Amino acid sequence: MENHRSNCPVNLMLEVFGDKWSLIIVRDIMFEGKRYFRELLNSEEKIASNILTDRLAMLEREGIISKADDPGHKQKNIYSLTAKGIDLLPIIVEIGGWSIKHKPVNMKKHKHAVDLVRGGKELQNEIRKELIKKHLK
Amino acid sequence: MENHRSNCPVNLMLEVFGDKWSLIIVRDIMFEGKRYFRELLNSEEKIASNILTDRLAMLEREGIISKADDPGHKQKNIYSLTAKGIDLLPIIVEIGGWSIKHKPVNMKKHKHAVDLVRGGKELQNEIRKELIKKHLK
DNA sequence: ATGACTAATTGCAAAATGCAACCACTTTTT
DNA sequence: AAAAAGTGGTTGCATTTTGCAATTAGTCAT
Repeated sequence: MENHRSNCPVNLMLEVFGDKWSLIIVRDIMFEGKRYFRELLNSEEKIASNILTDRLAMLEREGIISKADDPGHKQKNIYSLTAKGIDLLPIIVEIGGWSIKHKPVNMKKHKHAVDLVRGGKELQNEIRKELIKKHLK
Repeated sequence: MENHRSNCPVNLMLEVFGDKWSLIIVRDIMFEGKRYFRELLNSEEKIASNILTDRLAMLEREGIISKADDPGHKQKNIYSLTAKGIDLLPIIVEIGGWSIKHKPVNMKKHKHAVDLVRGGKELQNEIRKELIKKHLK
């Protein structure tokens, strides 16, 4: 049995994503199509490589992502979302909606986010299906 | 102009809530009806008083909560959610849904969370109205 | 075989967090 | 009126996390 601060839903989520980077990584895999360490390292927010290493291991441990060898490149790892990771989509969409309403979001640069928030549950379900196709199997 | 890591919606939200405590405080104000420093200090997760002081100031600076003198008690401050704070409700509900599905949530102790997730947009709107009544004006 | 690319690792400084004690003031109790 | 309990904090110090730059061992294309 693991040791939790509490078994409140909000707290349990925070124990995994209560930092400045973990959800950024999920965002990049989910919306930017990034699948490799080097790609993730080049996030807009410039994550450091040691933090990226640490968070990828944590997210794998938590069952949010999975890691596999790239077939064509022995040293390359390819990262995928698990079902648990894909289920973060509605949370991220709500976060997007809140930020667009209350924060200085760059609407041109992040038009896809605006579209996703405005697209409602239908668009969200399409994205979800595509993620399942790409990441699960 | 403030200095942001990026103007991505996910990042802007994380710059405020990317820690283990800020959303816990909002949760307690929103769902536990806590309005005073001492009440918030007694969270299930046992936040330290210096962290609470720091986060309350930050949340006020960010316009998520507001602080006012208690009429009947000269030394007491009463904390309220702003509209921006109340707008976090859908995010927290989605977080609740995710945790209930994927994490060892204590369903008995947090039955209200389960109800809220299952209650859909209708119940969520009722709660929203009550929050507006209690916190704004 | 060399030069670029891969996923990290290391070492060190800075910042955030955790913990316990303390504080000045206000309200309640006796 | 004095004592006790409650208020929103502050302070000091140890631990943990993060940020940054340099480095590394293995792999790949030429």
